[in-house]
Amino acid sequence: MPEHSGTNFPTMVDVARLAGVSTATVSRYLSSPEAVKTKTRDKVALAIDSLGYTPNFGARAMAAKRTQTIGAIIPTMENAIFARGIQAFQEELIRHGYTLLVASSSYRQDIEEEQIRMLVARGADALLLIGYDRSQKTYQFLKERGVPILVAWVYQQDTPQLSIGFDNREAMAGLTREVLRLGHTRIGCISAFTDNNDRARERVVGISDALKEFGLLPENLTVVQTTYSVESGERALEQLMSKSEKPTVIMCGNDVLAVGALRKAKAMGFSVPRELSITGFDDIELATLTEPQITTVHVPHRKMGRLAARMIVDRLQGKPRRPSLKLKTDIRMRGTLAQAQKTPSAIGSR
Amino acid sequence: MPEHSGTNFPTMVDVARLAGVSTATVSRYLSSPEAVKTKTRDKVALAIDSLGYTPNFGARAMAAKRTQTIGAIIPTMENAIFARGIQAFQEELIRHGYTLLVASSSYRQDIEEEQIRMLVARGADALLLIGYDRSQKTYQFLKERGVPILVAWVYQQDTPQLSIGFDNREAMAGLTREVLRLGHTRIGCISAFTDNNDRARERVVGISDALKEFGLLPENLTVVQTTYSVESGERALEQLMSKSEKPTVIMCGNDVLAVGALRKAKAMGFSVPRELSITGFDDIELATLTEPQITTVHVPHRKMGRLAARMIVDRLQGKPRRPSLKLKTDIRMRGTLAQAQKTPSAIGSR
DNA sequence: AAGTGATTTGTAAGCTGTTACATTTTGAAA
DNA sequence: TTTCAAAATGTAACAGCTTACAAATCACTT
Repeated sequence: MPEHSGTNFPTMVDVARLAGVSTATVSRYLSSPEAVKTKTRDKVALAIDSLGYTPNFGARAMAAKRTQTIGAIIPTMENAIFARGIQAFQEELIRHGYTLLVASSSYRQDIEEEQIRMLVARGADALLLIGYDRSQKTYQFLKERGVPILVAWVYQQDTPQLSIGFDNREAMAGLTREVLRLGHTRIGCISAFTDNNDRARERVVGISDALKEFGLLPENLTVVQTTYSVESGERALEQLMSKSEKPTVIMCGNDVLAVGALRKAKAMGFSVPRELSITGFDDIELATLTEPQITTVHVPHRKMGRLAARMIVDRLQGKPRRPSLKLKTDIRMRGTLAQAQKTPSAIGSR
Repeated sequence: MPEHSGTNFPTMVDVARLAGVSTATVSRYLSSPEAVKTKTRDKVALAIDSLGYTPNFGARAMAAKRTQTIGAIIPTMENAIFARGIQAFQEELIRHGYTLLVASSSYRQDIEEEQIRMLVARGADALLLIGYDRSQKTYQFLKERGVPILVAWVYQQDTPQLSIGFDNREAMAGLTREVLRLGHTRIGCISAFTDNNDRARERVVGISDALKEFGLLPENLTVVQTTYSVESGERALEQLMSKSEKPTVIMCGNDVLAVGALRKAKAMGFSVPRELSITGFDDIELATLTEPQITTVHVPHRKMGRLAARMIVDRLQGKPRRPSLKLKTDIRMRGTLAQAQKTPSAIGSR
């Protein structure tokens, strides 16, 4: 014999009736049990249990105006660096009683914007976004709705947004200095597309910075932009190495591209690092699985995810606002970077 | 001068008032614009735009009793095979006007159950789950709530659940046959933990199947269970190869373990595949990036994700129910599998 | 101009929680 | 026993949307 109200599933009213209390008490039991007397608590618990009641999320969101939900939009799930950071982010959020909603934008600004609206409409209490690059309109929208955001994977001074990440430009400049110290003067760079991707852009700029410091000219750097994949890295390398003026080092915007470059370089018969050096960025697992292992910039992705979660939770709980956080990166010298080869062509470039 | 109703953000009432229509019309405009006259449509569009209105998801879900949302729970985002399949799943869902909510269970049944409840409470119209292994209670819950599920990454006949995937057991048996044909008789297996993981379990059983076919005894197979990571693969290999009776082939439950095994084998001075063969499973990109490349079973992850989305959408749109789908896998013969070496110890095993 | 069925729009009743405020209960002190 | 503040509970308004059904409008016919 059915005892629900007209509809499908038990609601709070059913629970309240069965427990012999008001819905307010049930609600209290759910959100702050300590405010309910032990005896009542037991009655309610029993009723919930025997009815198999689950609170309706939509109704709750509507009434309470918060959802204990954090949204995150990453460019893609297929990139290990985001996957890893987000996984850590989620684990930490769960620990604090929050739930994560993940969406991906395929590196497209229009899709990202759509996803932002979607997550806000779903009542996300705050949002984690990757990088600064997005329209003023979007920032405006977020501000109007009063949804706090945390920008991750990047750190720049003097931005209005709270952020956690690292200085892509400085990190890449650091790596480039090492490269230049080893005598390289002609650098090929394989970068991800730089539109709407400040991380990629900053990294390229970082190379230029170091170049300038060493008194080298922009002509010493050739940049190829491409999509994010091993195959793209291969194609880009081929392109760079089929010019008459071959670079002696290929600096890649990330490890995946570096893996592609390395593979193609070997296939084309270049000895790495003797004839050609290669560098990556991110230090994903993959970088230590190649032969030789890839020299790269290490980024603490899991740590970033974990801290990002803490920052957001603190913010939502009204704790004193922490400032943006800059994480340290460091250079992992491995097998793909060596002294520049003194080839005739290298000398000829003077 | 504020023109909203008392509260924060513009609601449908505000839009209706500004456009000079009823809320019902606004609602219609939102969900089936073709049911609204062009002239009205324009008025509403204008009002929405000038107010910056976004529908409140919670209210909508509550009133409509559906959300155009699909939930998915995967063991972890850090595993490339899930990341890839889920990415494709999402892309296809978006194409059909659905949104994906992803959660991860860290391979733990209790967490998965919690996430299922969470997604159902959030009004997921359907769920994508990985593998069959979960409590009867959970299945019962899903059934009571009337939430359709699709089980992915596995295919077994005669299960009540709709599923899409491949036959892990048969696929692994196929690979094992190749191994046995090459004269291997002592097999080491590095498997993921098999509790609550039918994929892992089935793969091990597949090896046994083939062994039997070839008239070999269970003693010819040594299984080590471990977690999912390169390092685990390394440790497991060390363990297997430090016995007096060394296997001549290591069959791994997935490519990540195989990569670890390969790396350790090389580090321990074994020549792969001359002295020791290694196989993987999944055919992730990584498998072709090692030296030598890993012989493995190819699984069409993206295709599986795409088709999964179609199956779910069809189901929700009341199209005739498709049967479960079994996808083909195929063996990728690459560099880590070769003829068994005729060592004295191998002979001694007779 | 009236009649008719199809199209378009409006009315209003839900849907399920939360919470401000009011009321009752409790228990220690007087 | 009475008193009274604190603790526990109840009442009822409200959140923002969808949709069944009713009402109005439209486009033709006759």
